[in-house]
Parts: sequence; C-alpha cells; structure tokens
Amino acid sequence: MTLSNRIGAVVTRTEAAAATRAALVRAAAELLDEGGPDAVTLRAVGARAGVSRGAPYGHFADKARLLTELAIGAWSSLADTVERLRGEPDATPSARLEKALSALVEVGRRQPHLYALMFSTPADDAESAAAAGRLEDLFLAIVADLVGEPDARRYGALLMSSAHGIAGMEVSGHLAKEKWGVDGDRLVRMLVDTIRTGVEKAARD
Amino acid sequence: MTLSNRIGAVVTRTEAAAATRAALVRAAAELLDEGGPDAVTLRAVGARAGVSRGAPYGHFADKARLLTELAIGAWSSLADTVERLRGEPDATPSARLEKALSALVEVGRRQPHLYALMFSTPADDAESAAAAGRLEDLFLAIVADLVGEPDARRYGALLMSSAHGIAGMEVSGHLAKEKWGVDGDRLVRMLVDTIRTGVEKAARD
DNA sequence: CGTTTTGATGTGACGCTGTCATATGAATCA
DNA sequence: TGATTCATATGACAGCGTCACATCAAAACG
Repeated sequence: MTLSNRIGAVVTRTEAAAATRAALVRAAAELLDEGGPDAVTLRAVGARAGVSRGAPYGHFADKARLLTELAIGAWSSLADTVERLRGEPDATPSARLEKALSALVEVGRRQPHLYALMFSTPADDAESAAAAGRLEDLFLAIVADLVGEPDARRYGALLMSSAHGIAGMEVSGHLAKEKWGVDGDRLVRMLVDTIRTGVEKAARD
Repeated sequence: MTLSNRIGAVVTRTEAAAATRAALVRAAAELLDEGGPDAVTLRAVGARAGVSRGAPYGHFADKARLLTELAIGAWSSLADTVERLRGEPDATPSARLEKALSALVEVGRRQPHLYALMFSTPADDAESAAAAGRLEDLFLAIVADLVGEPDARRYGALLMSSAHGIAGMEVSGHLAKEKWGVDGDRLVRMLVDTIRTGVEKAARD
C-alpha cells in the first residue's frame, strides 16, 4: 500500500514515480555541469538517481527528450530571473536591460554546457519553444521601455543576439582578455550604452 | 615502385598517403554538412574516403583531432574571404565591415554544423587558435579603419561577438522572422549603422 | 639486384553507448 | 481476495571509438 523511496519517506506509488523522474532530471543536470555532454549517459544518470539504466525510458521517450527537458528548465529559470526585474520599477530601463542581458551571459559563464544545450535543442519542440518564447517576451517588454514600441522588436532581436554572442564567445574561450582587452560584462555595458545613445539621438532629430 | 590511387593516377607512396589524408578530411566535411555531427563516424568517413575504419588513425591521433582540422579549415577559409575585402579600397570602412560580419553569418547559414564546430573545438589547440586568431586580426584591422585605433579592440570584440550571436540565433532557429520581424542580414546592417553613428557622434563632441 | 626496413592500411577484439523486448513485482482497484 | 496496471530491472543487440596486431608493398640500402 505504501512505498518508501530513497530517502525513506513514505509516499504513494505515483508520488514515488514523480520523485524518480525529478531525480533523473537532477542527476542529468549535475552530470552535465560536472563533466559536459559526454558525461551524460543514461547509465550514469540512472546510477546517480539510484535506478537502473532502463528506468529513464519509463519517463522520457529517449535521451534527447531528457536533454530537452534540461533545456526547458534552463529557459524557464532564466525567464523567472528576468521576470523578477519587473519588480524593480525604480531602476532605469537601461539598467533593467543591462541586468537582463547579463543574466543570459551569466548562465553561459556558470553553466556553459547547459547554455550550449539551450541553443542546440531542436527548435521544433513545442514546449521548448514556449519556454524560450516566454523569456523573449519578457525581454521584449524591457526593450520596449527603452526604445519605444515600434522599434522594440528589431532592437530586441539585435540585443538578444548580441548578448547571446557575447556569452558564446566567452563559453568557447574566444573572448580572451589579452586579445580584446575587455570581458563579457564590459561588452554588455557597451552594447546597452550604444543602443541608448543611439535612441536618444534619434529622439532629438 | 609506383602505386595507383583511387582515381587511377600513378603516384608515389607519400603522395598517396597525403591524398588519403585529404580524402578523409573531405569525407568528414561532407558527412558533417549532410547529416550533422552524429553522421560523422570514423567508419562512415573511412568508407566515403575508400579506406577502412582504422585508416584515419594513421593520419589523426583520434576523432577529435580530425574534427579540429575541419574547424581549422573553416577558420582559414573565412579568414581568406575577409582578407580579400582588403583588396577593395574603394569601399567605405563601414561597407567592408558589414561584408566581413556578413561573411561570418553566411558560414552559419550555409554550413550550420561546421559553424557550430568552429566554436566548440577546444580553444587550447594551438593550430586552431592560430587560425581563429588570423581572422580576428584581419577583422580588427577593418574595425580600426572605422572607429580608430584606440577603440578598435573593444569595438572589435563587441562587433565580432554580436555577429557571432546573430549567426548563432539563426543557426539554432531562435531568430524567427514572425517573432522579431527581422533577419540576420538586417541585424548586421543595424549593428554596423549603430556603431558608425555612435562613433560619428563621439567625434563631434 | 636481392634484402631489409618502414609505414600505411586492413582486421579482430574490447568496452561503452542508446535502445528495445521481456520479466518481475508491488501498488492499485474490482 | 484476485486481477490489473505500471514503474522498474535485466538480457540482448547493433553501432561506436579505440587499440593491438597482421599484412603487404614502397622505399632504402648493401
């Protein structure tokens, strides 16, 4: 009637299955962070979650789907971070924008393998696209506060792409400070300043 | 004394080995373009090059080294393209800059898997870093023509990162036109214009 | 010229991987 | 209680990268 899971708590059957599923996702995330994509094998994921190598197939169609869920979690978490910026109405639009862009770069810096996964997961997956879309919409709203509505989409695309590139250059080690004399944070500030002054200039004309 | 290779030409032994090596690289590049990274197996590479699965080990330490050579070739080829822009002195600095950035984006568009490989190859490889460094230096010279020497490095980093991000967003399918209303080419033009007007403004002050 | 050396290539074998078919066994339900 | 359902465990399979070893012809040498 009851069942004790790996930490000894008494739970129902479906609760135990949900806990196993969560443990599998967590194990995969940890393995990805610690050893990169090659370290994420279903056998290793199962072992860390305390189940067998075949158990993941009871929760995910295949390995790719498990990885997609990692990416979805990363997009959602980042969206939560950006959404929290809306609760700081005292900050200027450009300050909020800089924080949002920095949050993206920070994911790349802290979890480079997860960051790469976010942009390599198949874009045709509906759930993944929705999670990424939520971040993009939140981001778009912040950009609109700075540049105004008619131009928000194109500037949003430019800003998001540029921040993604800054993160990518950092992740791949192509942003060596001795070569360019700057780091990613500095580039984000330059980016926001450049757009801001450009918009102010356009407003004067 | 002599040896006929796979296309029937009579060649010496070392020539044949060099041809095999080139055939392996070409086969790997084709398989990458056609089927993505998963399609690049040493068995498939060997088969397409007309040799056995073990033959690559006579020319490359391991599979990773073969892939690194693909990346090196991509960096070199892109550097050649950018170098050719120097032969157009009639073009304005901003026009040359736009062409250079577009060349990067175009690689991502035409050969997305190869593009991903360029930025995922280990940055600690000396030969690969040198090939990427040549492109960066050529690019830096073009940027210096536009923004002047003291600021060339930081603006170069920003421009290269942004272009990389535009390419990355396109490759991963995150630059949907219905969402942002623009494509990568448009973003490259916006990027160059923004920097150019920013520099002109700074010059007036 | 005959002999030896060298080096590219072919092949068998190993452990590892993702995946499927099947068995097990306990929670759930009639 | 008996039947069912469903998460999990396990055996098996093909494909993978890689290594050890065998082969065999070109090259070097006396």
